[in-house]
Amino acid sequence: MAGPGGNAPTQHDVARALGISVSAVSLALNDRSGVSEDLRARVRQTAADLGYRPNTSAVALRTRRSRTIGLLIRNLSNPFFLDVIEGFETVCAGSGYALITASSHYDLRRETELMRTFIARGVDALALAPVGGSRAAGEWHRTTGRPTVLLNAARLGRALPVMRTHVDGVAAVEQAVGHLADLGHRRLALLSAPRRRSPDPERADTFLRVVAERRLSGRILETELTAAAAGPTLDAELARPRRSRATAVITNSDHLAHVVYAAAAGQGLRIPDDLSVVGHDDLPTSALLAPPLTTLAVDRRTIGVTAAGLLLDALADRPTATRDVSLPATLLVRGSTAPPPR
Amino acid sequence: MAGPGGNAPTQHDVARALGISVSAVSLALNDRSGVSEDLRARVRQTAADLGYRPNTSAVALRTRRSRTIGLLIRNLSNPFFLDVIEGFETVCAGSGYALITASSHYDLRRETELMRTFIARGVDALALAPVGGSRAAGEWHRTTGRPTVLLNAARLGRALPVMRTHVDGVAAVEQAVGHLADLGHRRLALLSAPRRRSPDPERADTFLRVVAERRLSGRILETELTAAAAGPTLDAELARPRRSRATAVITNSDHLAHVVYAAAAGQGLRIPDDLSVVGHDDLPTSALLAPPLTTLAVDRRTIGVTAAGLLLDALADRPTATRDVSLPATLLVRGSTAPPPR
DNA sequence: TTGTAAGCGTTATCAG
DNA sequence: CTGATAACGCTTACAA
Repeated sequence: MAGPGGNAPTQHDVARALGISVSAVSLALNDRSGVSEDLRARVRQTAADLGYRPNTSAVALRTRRSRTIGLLIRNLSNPFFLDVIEGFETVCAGSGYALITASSHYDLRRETELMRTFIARGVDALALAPVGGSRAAGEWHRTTGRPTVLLNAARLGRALPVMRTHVDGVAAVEQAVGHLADLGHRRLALLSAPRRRSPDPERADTFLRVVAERRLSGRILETELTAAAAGPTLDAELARPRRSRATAVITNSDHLAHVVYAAAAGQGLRIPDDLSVVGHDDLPTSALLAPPLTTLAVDRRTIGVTAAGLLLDALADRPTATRDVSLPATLLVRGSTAPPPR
Repeated sequence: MAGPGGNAPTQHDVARALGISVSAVSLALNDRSGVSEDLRARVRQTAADLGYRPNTSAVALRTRRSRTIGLLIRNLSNPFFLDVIEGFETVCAGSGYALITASSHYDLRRETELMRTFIARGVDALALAPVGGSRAAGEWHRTTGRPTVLLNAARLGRALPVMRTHVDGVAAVEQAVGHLADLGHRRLALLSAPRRRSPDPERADTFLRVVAERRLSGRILETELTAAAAGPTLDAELARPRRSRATAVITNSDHLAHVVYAAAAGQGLRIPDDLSVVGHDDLPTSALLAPPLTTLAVDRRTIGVTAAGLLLDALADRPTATRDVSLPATLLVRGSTAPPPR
């Protein structure tokens, strides 16, 4: 064991302890041919005895592989990502990969900048929950050629072989609108990021399409997806005259649905009597809210697990069945939706 | 710019472009003396033009500093840690440090194992939200001598100069018990991790002390702090005869308070009529629950920001005013507490 | 003020 | 099957 400031044992130490060369140690430890089984075993043993651990920086410098994966999240405040990260990290750790996590705070420039630090750090693969159109993923892929997986984002140009794990947003929005329409709602609103900042414009498109098909009126409330920004936007909508304001709001996350709850309370509107709300994600707290939140449940942890799996497969050159995993969202009808006020 | 698989520009490339030596480039870029201001400027310029970024592995190998900080969390499922991480990461990123995040899943062996991978990765400092008595922190400190900060944990032996950012658990428990006692409760329960796995036995101690001082009856419900494990423990308590079961439950996190809500509902008990609940953390959702959760609010983000600040100060050899930061928890009385049933 | 050279710990090439 | 030896990209004496 190394004392304070003492140096960790190196291959050199292992080699000297056995009276052999460093290269023999390297070969033995990396399961490469060129060393007898007997020697390999002895090397392993003394390496373990000495508490030898390969120096990651040296390995990375030499092999250009850092056994590190970068995870770039657009909003580390949304609990949705917590389980995603947890699943992702567990899978990575299981294969000896470390995770470098960063948050772009919904800022495109920050996203690009952080992606570049990932490149400088020699990260082997990138998992990106992008802010907008995944520009950073494009640059990453062009300059590194390394595996990429997009989390809950629109598909990148077909040209780029970027993988993807996402929730089926079309089906989700269809379910949400269908449910509200069936309840009798005629004026719906979708809370959404400004188009160019939206990771998934497909949802807004679907909303407008379905609303048109059903001859409903639907408005998209564009806002930065932070509680601070969404609050005023919602206040403005809810303060409109009774006969023209939306009777139901669909959000793309339970996280934001909470803001709707707060805004409604602020305006003296009761949920679901005066306003119906449909969330998305089914956070653990959503069933405990007053009223319990009607939402589209998704398996958050599986998103992370799947994304990590795709990346690890690519890193190991394992053939993957699919490069684009779509996960379902299932509607859970609870107490936040009801027929509209008359 | 480098093409796919193309190599990123190195100091060598910068030097060649200017017709100077590599060491001049290194000196110039690192703001060290030994190079004229004029040359320094030109080096900076061409480095920027070429898009040069230092190779982190090479720097780390040479300097034994990776500009990486390891964050080891005991439970990545608790949203409490999300804001802590967010604050921590923001501060680190601002100083050019990357964050390696891992979760020990409340497993002591896993915690130690992950800490060792941090050592192998040459992490410069460790932030640890430990499982139990911070054994991993001790080993880390002994073998690396590098800065350590404990998040929400009991103090380590005074001998070890380990820093700490924590919520004042004594005051928190005192407030919780005091509030319930004032409401008239006589039989309290504290939901807590098994003593040896508890990061903060001080809370249980305080609970027992205050309960004794006030001549109340108090029981500690020991359970692994996962929803799956806590559920049955709570069920057992709540299923006890009416006259002996606790009329109020204190938890050390809102995350677990949610489990209490679910358990109470499962037993047909109403909150707060049949059972009072006090949480801890004031998660964003806690005010929206049914009923709104009485809890001890803490500034989660500040915990992360402060911890990162302590570490960065230590890494930069800046003198720090204090090495042990205690943050207050303030009681927010909401709807989950009321006088006990008669 | 600048360049040369050694070396961080590892892997990989090439002789023996 | 094994052992020197040369990189990887960078920092840092030391020499010019």
